[in-house]
Formats: sequence, structure tokens, C-alpha cells
Amino acid sequence: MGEEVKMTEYQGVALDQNGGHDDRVSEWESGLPGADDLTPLSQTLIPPELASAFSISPEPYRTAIEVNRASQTTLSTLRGQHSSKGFWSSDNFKSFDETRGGDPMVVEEADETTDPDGSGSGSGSEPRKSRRIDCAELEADSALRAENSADDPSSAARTLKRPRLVWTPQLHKRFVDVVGHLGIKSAVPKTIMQLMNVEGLTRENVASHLQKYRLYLKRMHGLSIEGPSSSEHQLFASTPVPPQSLQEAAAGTALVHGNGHVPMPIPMPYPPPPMMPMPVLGVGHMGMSVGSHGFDSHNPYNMMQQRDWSENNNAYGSMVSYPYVVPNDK
DNA sequence: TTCCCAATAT
DNA sequence: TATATTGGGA
Repeated sequence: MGEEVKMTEYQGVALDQNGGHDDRVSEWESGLPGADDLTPLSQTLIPPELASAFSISPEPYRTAIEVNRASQTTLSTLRGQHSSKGFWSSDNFKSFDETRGGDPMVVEEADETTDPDGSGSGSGSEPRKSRRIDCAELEADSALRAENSADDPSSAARTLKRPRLVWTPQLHKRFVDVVGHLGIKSAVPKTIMQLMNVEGLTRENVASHLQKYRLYLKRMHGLSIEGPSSSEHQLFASTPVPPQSLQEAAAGTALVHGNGHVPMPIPMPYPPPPMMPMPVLGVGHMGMSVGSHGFDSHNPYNMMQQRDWSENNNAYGSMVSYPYVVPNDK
């Protein structure tokens, strides 16, 4: 199907940026999910009950063609390296919107917890341009999603607060995979973000995660493999990759919690490959050697707490989900 | 401009 | 707690 072709093209793009590791690509590619494994973008992911519960207008059905076209838009955007715009705005967002006809952003917006009088937070906290999208972009976005958000004025107006990204095991895996492919040297936020190609993922998101990830790796080196201690270890070292069943069910979702708003489920067309041997940069060595799995035996790469996952799936699974970021694979 | 990193905020 | 934001040097 065309999907696979696109995937390949995507890989090509990635390669272009680094200079080409064919074998790695094939390896990576082999780990990629097949078309059958992916959740069709045209598929409605929000159950009617859920939708109504959160005032989400039913998603308009999208034909495969439409979805495809949207995907292409995304792809071309990626290729064009229109890095001047963030994922939340314009192109990427547009494709996201068109693709799923959902309210990706609407999800999180919700209430502005920003207390008005909270200015007392000490020295030097000025009102910063909170990550909202500028008016212009805002309008554009509104226009784009007008069809589905028409019913919820409040959401359209304030929809622009960025949701907090939740690094799910899948998302992290993807992150790790990309870092591994790039090699620690070229694994910089911007590049990682681009290669991850996840909707809504910002450079900041990646930078923050990368920072933490590096810290983790650093510690792993300093400390012996034995328990660095706690959360961090769990976060990064544990093997996340949840059972496939979970992957299918929730499909690697990058969760984004709406501030105070109940999150909604969004499909993630990026089911992580069953097993991708990806050396997660062995700090200090192996630069670009992606194909080599000879990383440290205590290689810390997979992480993330599973806690949310299992619970989400079990407890909320059928009832509530979360909004998340969708990787634009294709 | 982007990166990196520590500190700090939410 | 996890993630976001900030500030400042590179």
C-alpha cells in the first residue's frame, strides 16, 4: 500500500539528514509496523459515549484518500524542513486536524489555571508568552478545526494551551530509537523532534526529555548497574514496551493531559515495533553505530514507568483515555 | 539560532 | 513525580 511507500520515503528523509545508513534503515524499517498493524487514521477512535461525555462532536469520517492526502501534507512539510513553524501551528497541525478531524488541542485547553493574582511568585516572574499560539495562528487553527469545535466556543477560544506531554513507553521508545539512530552526537533536540515526527511534539519537549535522559545515562555510568535508585531508574531502565495487546488497544499513545480537563483518547498510528534493537547511545562510545547492539550490558534504554500504562489500560481503558500526541508516521 | 544544563515552576 | 520553563553561557 501507499502507506509503506511513504514510510520508506520517510526513512529516506531521515537518512538525508544524517548521511545514510542503509543497513540501519532496513533494520529499522523491518521493525516498523505494517499497514495492518496500524490504526487507520480514518478510524474513529473516540467512542460515541466518550465523545458526548466530553462534548466532542463526532468525528467526520475521513476517507482513506483524505487521510492519505493529509499525511502527504505532513510528509512534504517534513521534507521541506519548514522548521520555522512549530508542530502546533499550521502545517503539521493542519494535517493532524484533517487527519483525525479530532480536537487534538481542544483536549487540553480547558481551564486556564493561571491564577490572575498569582503574580506574587517571587522575584522575577513576569508574564511570559505562555506557550500559546499567537492570535494569528490561533485563528488559523480555529478555522481549521471549526468544523468540529463549532459547538464548543470556550474550547476554541482557549484551546491553545499546550497539554503536558506524557512520555509513554511507546513515545519514549521512539525517542530512544531516534537517538540511537542519530547517535549521541547528532542527537539534538531539533533533529530528534523532526525524526520522531510526532504531532505536537515540540523541541522543548524533546529537549527536556533529552536532558533528563542524559542525566539518567550519566548516572548509570557513575553508579554501578545496581540500583541507582528509584524513579529515574524505573523510568528509563525498565522495559516499557507493554504487551502488544496494550499497544493495539491504546496504541502507543503519547499522552497529553489537559489541564484540569479530562483527557481524551486519540489514536496513535504508530504501533511500536515488537522489538527494535536499538542501542541507546552508550554514552561515550558508539557514536553512530546503530546497528550494533553491543551497547553496555546494563544499557538503560527503555524506560518509562509502566504504572500509568497498565492502569490506564485497565482502569480507564474503555472509559477514559487521554489525549496525546500522534506521531505522523508515513 | 540552537544547544546544553542547572534551577525552578507547575 | 514528571514535565515545562527559564536563564545564561557556548
